[in-house]
Amino acid sequence: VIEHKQTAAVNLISKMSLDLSVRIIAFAVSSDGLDVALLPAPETTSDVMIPAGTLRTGEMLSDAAVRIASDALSAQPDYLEQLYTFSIADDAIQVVVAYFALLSAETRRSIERSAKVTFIHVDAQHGLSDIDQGILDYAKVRLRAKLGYSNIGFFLLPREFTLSELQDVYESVIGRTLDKRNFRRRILASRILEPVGAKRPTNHRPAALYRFTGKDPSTGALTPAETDWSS
Amino acid sequence: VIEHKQTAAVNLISKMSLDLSVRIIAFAVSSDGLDVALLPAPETTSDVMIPAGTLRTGEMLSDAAVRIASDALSAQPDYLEQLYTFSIADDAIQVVVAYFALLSAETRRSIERSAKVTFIHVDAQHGLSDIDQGILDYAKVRLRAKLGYSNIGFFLLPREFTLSELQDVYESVIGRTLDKRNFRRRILASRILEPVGAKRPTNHRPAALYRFTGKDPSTGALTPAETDWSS
DNA sequence: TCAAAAGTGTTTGACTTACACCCATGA
DNA sequence: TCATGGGTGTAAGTCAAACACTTTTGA
Repeated sequence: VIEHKQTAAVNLISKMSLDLSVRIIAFAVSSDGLDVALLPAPETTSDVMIPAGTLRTGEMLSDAAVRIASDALSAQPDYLEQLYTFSIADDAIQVVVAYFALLSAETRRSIERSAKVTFIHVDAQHGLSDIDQGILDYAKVRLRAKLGYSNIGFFLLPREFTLSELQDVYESVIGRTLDKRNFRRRILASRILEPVGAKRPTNHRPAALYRFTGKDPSTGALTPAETDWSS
Repeated sequence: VIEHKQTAAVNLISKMSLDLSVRIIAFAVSSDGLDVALLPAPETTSDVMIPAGTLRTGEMLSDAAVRIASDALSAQPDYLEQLYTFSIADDAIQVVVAYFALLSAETRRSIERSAKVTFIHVDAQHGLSDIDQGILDYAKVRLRAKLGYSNIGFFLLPREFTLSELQDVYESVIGRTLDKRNFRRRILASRILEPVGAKRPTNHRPAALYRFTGKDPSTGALTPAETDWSS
């Protein structure tokens, strides 16, 4: 309806062999670093695959991503963002719109109970197909970059967390240790955390718990508004 | 070939009405700011449109973007990067992979001679369709953000340029004036410019010319490698 | 000699980094 | 009382911002 004549004409040809899939790279943290959620692959070419699906008629890409992620993981991701659109030149046209998802500690636990998903360390050899591996590599780069200028790190934690847990997430993702005092000073100065009165019980000195103030990852408009442009 | 069984099955349905277009938002600078290259629209719904096209069989998205840009502009853009993939929920599935392009001063001049393109100030009322306007708005945001952490600004200039011209580009894009001394200090300190011996002749004090050292926009791996994953 | 843009340094405040010890708790 | 992680401050260096005048040229 908004489409233009010249492109519409050519579509009749290209449409015939066009194959569009949506894939979800879902990250979660574990005690020993950053993991990615994968499914057993039904193919012989690889043992494991990135959760995938296709767009339905009348469905927006962002809605499809939520649906496919929820189906594969039996849980809604805590954060979801479009990553990149890949293409594979072949006799058919294959286009992959990749999304990356972040899973909080609670979400991860719930997934591990119910779903057939396996969490694998991001730097392990996964036995992924070449394209899946390429998507994963790029998702890692973007996640790391994004931790630097936004607060998406919070989406990998439980709703209430200690500063040390937050620091662990940062260190997992960027792969480098950080100075405790500087880290705490910067985080607290940014006023994006609020203390919840409680302390987490431990077998050593208990840590104060914090909560992320306002569900805004202050992603700074790096994703468009996702308006529904239905005609 | 790399595709998985469960998604392949669903594709038979969705493929029927899937319509994928590639659109190019091409920016160039003029004396009074930042312009975008648009084509006259063949439709009644809008007077003007973003150059668009479709993927060909066996063609990668990035190749299609170059081809579509070159066709529409009768010139290769100096920089081209994937922007975002939009979708329109409708009875048909419409997906738009948007790219943004930068045109150097030379390229812009050559386009203005040959092509039927019109350059319009980015903030003008263009008479674009809603989705095209949305894409343009997002492209502006991204271009501005990107000037902050990369050097793509150089792609909007002639090969040899003065520091004042470079500063004008920055000011056009971010829409704010900058301090001359601070600007020059920062740019020169970053060692991405090299002086070419010449000076530009003017009717006032002539300015030293510089050239961008090494065609690396130091985009910092914010775009994946674009490997050819043909199976 | 005038107009017009080119070119040039210093000071200030803010932020980043490096660095080491005491504290509270449960076992 | 001991082991374990929680919590705290300061000094040095680096970086960004504000700010105004002199220089070179062609007309």
